[in-house]
Amino acid sequence: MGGLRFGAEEYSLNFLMERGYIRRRCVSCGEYFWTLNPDREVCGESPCEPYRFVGKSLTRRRMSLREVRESFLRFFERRSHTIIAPYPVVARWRSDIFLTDASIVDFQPYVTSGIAPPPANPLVISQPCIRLVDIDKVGLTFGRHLTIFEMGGAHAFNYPDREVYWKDETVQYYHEFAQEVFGIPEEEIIYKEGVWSGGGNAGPCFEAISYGLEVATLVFMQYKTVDDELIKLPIRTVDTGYGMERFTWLTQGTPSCFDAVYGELYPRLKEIVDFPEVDRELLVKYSPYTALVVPKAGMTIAEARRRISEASGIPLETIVNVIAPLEKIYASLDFTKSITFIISEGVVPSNVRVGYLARLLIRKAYRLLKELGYEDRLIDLINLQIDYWGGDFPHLREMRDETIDIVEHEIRKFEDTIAKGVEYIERELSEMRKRGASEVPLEFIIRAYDERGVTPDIVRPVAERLGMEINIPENFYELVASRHLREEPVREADERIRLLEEEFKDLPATEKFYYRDPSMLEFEARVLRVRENHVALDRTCFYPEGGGAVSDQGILRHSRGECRVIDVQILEGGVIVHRVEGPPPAEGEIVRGIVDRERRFSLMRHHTATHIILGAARRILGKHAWQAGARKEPGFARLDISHHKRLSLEEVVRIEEEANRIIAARIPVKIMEMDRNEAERRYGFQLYQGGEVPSATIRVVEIPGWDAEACGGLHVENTEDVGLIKIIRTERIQDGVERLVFVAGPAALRYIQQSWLMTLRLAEKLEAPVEAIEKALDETLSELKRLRSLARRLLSAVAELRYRELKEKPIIMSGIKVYVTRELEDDRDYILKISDKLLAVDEPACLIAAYGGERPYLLVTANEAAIKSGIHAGKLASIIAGELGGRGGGRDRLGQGGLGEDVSKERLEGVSIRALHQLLK
RNA sequence: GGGCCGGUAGAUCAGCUGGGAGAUCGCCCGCUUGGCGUGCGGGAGGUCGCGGGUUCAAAUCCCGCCCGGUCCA
Repeated sequence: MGGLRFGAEEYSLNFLMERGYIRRRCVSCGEYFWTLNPDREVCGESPCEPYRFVGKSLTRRRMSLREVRESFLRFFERRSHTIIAPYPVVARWRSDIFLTDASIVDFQPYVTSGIAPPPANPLVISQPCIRLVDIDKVGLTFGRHLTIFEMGGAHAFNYPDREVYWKDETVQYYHEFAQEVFGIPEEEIIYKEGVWSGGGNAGPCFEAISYGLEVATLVFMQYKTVDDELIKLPIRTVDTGYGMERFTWLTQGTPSCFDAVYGELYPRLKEIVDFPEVDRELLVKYSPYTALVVPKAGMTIAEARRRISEASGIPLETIVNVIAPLEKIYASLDFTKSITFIISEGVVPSNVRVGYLARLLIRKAYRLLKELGYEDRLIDLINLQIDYWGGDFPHLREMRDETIDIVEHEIRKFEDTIAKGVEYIERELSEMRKRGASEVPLEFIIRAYDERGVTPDIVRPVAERLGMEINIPENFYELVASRHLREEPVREADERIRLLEEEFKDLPATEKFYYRDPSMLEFEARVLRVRENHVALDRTCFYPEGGGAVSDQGILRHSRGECRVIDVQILEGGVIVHRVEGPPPAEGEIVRGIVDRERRFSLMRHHTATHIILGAARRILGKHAWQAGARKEPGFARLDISHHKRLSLEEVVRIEEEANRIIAARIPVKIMEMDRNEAERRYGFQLYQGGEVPSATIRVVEIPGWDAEACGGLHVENTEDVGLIKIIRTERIQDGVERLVFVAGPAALRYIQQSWLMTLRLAEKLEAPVEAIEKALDETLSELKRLRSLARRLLSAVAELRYRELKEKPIIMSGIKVYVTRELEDDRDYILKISDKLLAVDEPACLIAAYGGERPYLLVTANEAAIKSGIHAGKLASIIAGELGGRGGGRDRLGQGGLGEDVSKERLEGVSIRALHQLLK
C-alpha cells in the first residue's frame, strides 16, 4: 500500500483544534504533524530529531515497566474500559500469522470483521508481542526495537448501531494519559499524521511523539483494502498501541531502553556474563544518535555505525570495541525473553512454521553469546528471564522445566550441527587449498549456510587457520534469501471444491441433523439441486469431511431407485453436497437417506480416541504437546503432536495405558455450543488444538477432567464406547512433530488378532513355540552368517582347483594366453577368484568365462601385459556377447555382459577366437 | 508447506562421466616391548536407506517412498 494517503480532513480533529494545535509539515521528512508550538519545524520523531530525554528526568517520576503497565491499564479502566488478560504470543487462533505482533491481533479477524463480539467494549489490554522483522538490528537501536515488547492496546469497536468512541476521544485519552500519568507538558506532545495498513485493513493514524521518541500509535481502522481500493468497513475499530517499554524508557531517561526495562536485573546478570563496564557519559552521548538507525531502510550495520560516528564525533573504533559488545548483551537479553515466552507456550523448535522461528531465535541467541564467549550461559539467561517475568506471567514458571528441557535439547542439536559443519568445512577447504585455491568462494559460504546451517562467522576462523582469504559480503543473508526467490507453487487440489461452490452457492445452508441427534442415521429430506453426481438436500444426517475426519457414506433412496453416497463435503456458506454413485434423485423429490452405521461408529470412536490420546500425550510428554494435525478414518486414526524428541517405546506404552484407563473410567463426553469468549476464559487457548475456529460460538467437546477442544466432530457418548485403543506405530513426520497412528474399538481388536496370527505363523515357520521365536530366529540368523562364510571359503577352494585345471590348457593367440571356460556356478566372485589367479603372471593372459544358467553372464578379464598386447576386455565382451544374442561392454581390464542364449564351451571358444582375431588384426 | 543437501563397514567419510565396494579411526590376532604405549604385519566387519524402472550390467542414471540435516526475504 505504498503511497496511500488520507486528506487533511481525516486528521483535523476538533479536540486538537480546540487545544490550539496547528498542522505543520516536517522540513526533514515531509510528513504533516500537529503541534502547539508554531515555531516547530520538524515532526519530532527520530531520525528527524535526536532523543532529548536521555540523561534527563523529564517525566513526573521514574517508573518500571510494571508500573507503566499498571498505570496504563488503570487509566483506561477509569475511563470505562474493561481490562482483558493478555493473549498468548503464539497466535494459534489464526491461520495467517504465527505470532501475536500487535494487540489488535487478539481480535482479528473475527471481532474486527463482525463475526464474533469482543470480550468487552471498549477494552484495554497489555499484550506481549513478538516481531522478528528487525531482529538483526536489535541492540543497535538501544532498545527502540525489540523482538518482544508489550503493546498497550485500548480498543473500541464501533458498530453501525452502537458507537463507542472514535477519533476525538481516542486522541483525548492519549493526551490525558501522557499528561496525567507522566506529566508530559502539552508542548511536548506531537501528533504526526500517518497511514496504517496491514492484514488487509487500513486507516489513518497518529503517531504520538515526545522528546524525539514515538511512544504510541493511534490507528483508526475503517477500511478494507481490495486491489488497492479502499472499502469502508461496517465496523470501525480504534486500534491504539502504547509502547510500554518506550514509556518506561522515557520516564527513566537511561541511555538505553534495556537499562530501563532490565536495570534492576543487572546485578544478577553480571553474575552470569561479564557485563562490559562502559562510561555512562559516553553512553549518554552516544544514545541519542542511535535514533539515526532506521532498520527498514536496508541500512547495513557497518553503515549505521559510520553514520553515528560521523554525527556524534565518537570514534568508530570506540563504537566497535566498547559499545558493540554491550549491544550484544542487550540483544541476548531481548532474544532470551522472546525464547522464554514462545517456548513456554508449548512451541517446539523445528524446521517448519512457528517452530522454525523458535529455532531461529535460539540459534541467534546462541551465536550472539558465543561471540561474547558465553554460549554456555544461555540456559542461565532463560532461567533469569523466567524468574524476572514469571511474576507477571505465571505460566512461565509453570513451564520452566519443559522450557529448559526443550531449549537444552535444541542447543545440543545446534552444537552437533556446528561440530559436523566445521569438520566438513575443514575437509573441503583444505582440499580446495591443496588444489591451489587461496580464497574461499562465496558460493561455498552460501552453500555451507543454506545446506548445513554453518554461518559465515563459523567459516571465517577455519579459513583463516588454513591461511585462506575469506570475504563475506555485508548483504550475505540477502544473497541466501535471493536463491529462495522461486515462485510459490500454485495449488489446485481444491479446484473441485471451488467448482462445486460455484454450482451450489445460492442455496440456503443445509440443516445439520447430525448435530441435532448424532444417533439418527435415517432421515427424509427434499432434494434442492442435483448437478451431475452431486446432490444437495435441505437437511442431512451425513457428516461431511472436516476436522481431519473423512465423511460418512451411505445410501439415498428415491423415486428412481437408490444411489450410494460416497463422499460428503460442506461448502463455504454451509451447503452440504453429497457425491453419489448410481442413479441420482430428481430435484424437488423427497429422498430417504441411510447413513452407513458401521463406518459412522468407527469414525466417532476414532475421533473420541484422538481426544483421549491427546490428553494422555500432554500429560506424559508435557504441555508443549500440541496437536499438529489429525486424521480419522474408519480403519485407523493418526494424531500428530509437537514434541522435541523421538517418542520412546516406554512413552508410547504409557500413553496407551493412560488412554485405555480413561476408556475404563467411563467418562461421559460433553458437547456444548459456547460463547467464544466464555469458552476461552473457561478452558484457555488449548481449545484451539485443531487450529482456527471462525465463529462467535464455539462447539466445545469436553471429556471432563481430561481434555477440552473446540471441535466440530461427532463423538461417542461415553469414553467407554471407544472400547480399546491400540497405538500401532509412531513416525517422525518433521523435526519436532511426532505422529501416533492408532486403532480403536473393533478395528483395534482386528489389529491385535492379525498380529497374533502373524506371530503364530512365524512360530510355525521357525518350528519353535511362540515363547521361543526370538531365540530361534537369532539362532537361524547366526547359522546363516556361518554358512555364508563357509560358502565363501568353499568357493575359494573350488576356485583354486578350477584354476589349476584351466592353467594347463590355454589357447595361445599372438603370444597371449587365452583361457575360455563355461562355468555353471552363478557367482561372479567365483569367476573373479579364478581370474585373479590365472592373470597373476607376467606374460599376457586373458580369461573369457560364461557363467550361470540358461542365459549366462559373460566375464572377460585381461592382465596388464595382455592389455599392452592389444587386448581390451570390454571390447571383447561386447563382440562376444553380441555374437551370442546379448550385449556387453566394459574397460580394458574387465568386461562383462549378458548372453541371450545358452552356450557350450566349444561354441564359446569358437566365438572367442573369432572375436580375438577381429580385435587383434 | 516449499527449496536445497545428505543416507556406503561400529564411527567419520571417499567412490557416484554405469563395468571387481574402498580409506582413516576403532575392533580382533601375530610380531616388536620387562609392561603400557608405539611401530610393523595380518584379519573380521557391508541387504551401498527402501521399493520400482532403464540396462547385458546400477552404490552410480530415472521415478516413488522412508529417514536425517538445513534454509526460507
